Amino acid sequence: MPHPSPISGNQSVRESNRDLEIESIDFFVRMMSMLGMPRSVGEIYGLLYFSTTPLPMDQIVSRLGISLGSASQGLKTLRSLKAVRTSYVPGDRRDHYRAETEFRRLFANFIKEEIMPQMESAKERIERMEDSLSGTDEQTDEFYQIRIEKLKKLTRAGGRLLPALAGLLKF
Amino acid sequence: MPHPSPISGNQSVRESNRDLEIESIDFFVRMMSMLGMPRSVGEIYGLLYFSTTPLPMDQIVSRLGISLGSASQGLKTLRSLKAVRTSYVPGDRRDHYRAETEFRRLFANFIKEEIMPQMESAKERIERMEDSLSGTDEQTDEFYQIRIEKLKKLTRAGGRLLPALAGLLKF
DNA sequence: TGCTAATTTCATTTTTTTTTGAAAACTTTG
DNA sequence: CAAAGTTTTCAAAAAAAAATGAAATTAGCA
Repeated sequence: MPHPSPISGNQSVRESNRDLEIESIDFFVRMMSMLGMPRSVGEIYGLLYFSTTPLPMDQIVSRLGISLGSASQGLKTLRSLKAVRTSYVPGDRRDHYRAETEFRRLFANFIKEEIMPQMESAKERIERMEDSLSGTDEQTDEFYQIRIEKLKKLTRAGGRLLPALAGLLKF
Repeated sequence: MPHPSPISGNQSVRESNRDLEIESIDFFVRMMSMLGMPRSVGEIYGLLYFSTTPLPMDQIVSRLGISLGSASQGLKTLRSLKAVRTSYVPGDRRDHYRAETEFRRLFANFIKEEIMPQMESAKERIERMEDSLSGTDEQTDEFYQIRIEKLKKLTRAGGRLLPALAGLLKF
């Protein structure tokens, strides 16, 4: 028996608490979906978060009952967010995954990778708005100019506040 | 001609700037979709944001080329977020909509209505985690306890920081 | 009050997103 | 360097989300 079957009596007491695991998966599935991440990503992170040992992909697959493809994809996403890291296990050629549990770091990364690029393209779009101001009618142009100014302030505030946010998190 | 046709030559100069409108719609479709809102909601808000006059639903429908159902649904969502308000137009029995352009207020509302409830249920789920701690093995229980503590800190920080965030926005 | 315009609702259709599963591509090691 | 184990990729299937359109409801007005 090379890799023992997952949810079996004795083991669930020794190296995992099934109830906790289920609550955790539930918790992170919701959290992640708030951030626009697919279910499988939340499931994987939730499983790893309360795992006392790093888990190889096939364990993730069997414990969660998801496909290899999903697991591979999900782990790829989590790696890109630095939400999981691989750890070496001697005498085993599979990658083993553990959850990054410092949320401060996770958020910093999420903001940098997912939000900031959007902010950038938002700025470009605002520039294009200014270019397309016809400039014929003063009355309405002023109206548009005010609206555009608000958008600028919004993106400026976002660009400064969001990166600062992760730093504020004291945990 | 009760309600003049939308995108027609002269009008587009007098009471709307088509290019600007299109950029605006594009802008808000992306913004809103970051916040998990459907396309139609972004489109409607984007249209109203640069409209010099409040628009009735059927104008929104014809200008955006979306269905009545979508428009109704989208406006309902925007109303619930206080992102649009209806304004009375004498001699016209249709509701007319204008965009709320104070983003500070919009965010405050979004956080209160969409995020905070999730925070609440997150707290409940964490409580359930504590309950399900088996309590047999000290070693692992401590591990779990630490993880649970991190989650608590996360939700506490979120609960305090997010509402404060809207206040910080100076625009 | 009855008529009509305006809006909402909701079953159905369409579109988009996510998952699956199996083939391809690596990788280690005997 | 081949054979077995591991991971990735990606076309197809399934599931989820959003849009449509028409019937039902509501609201204003004559």
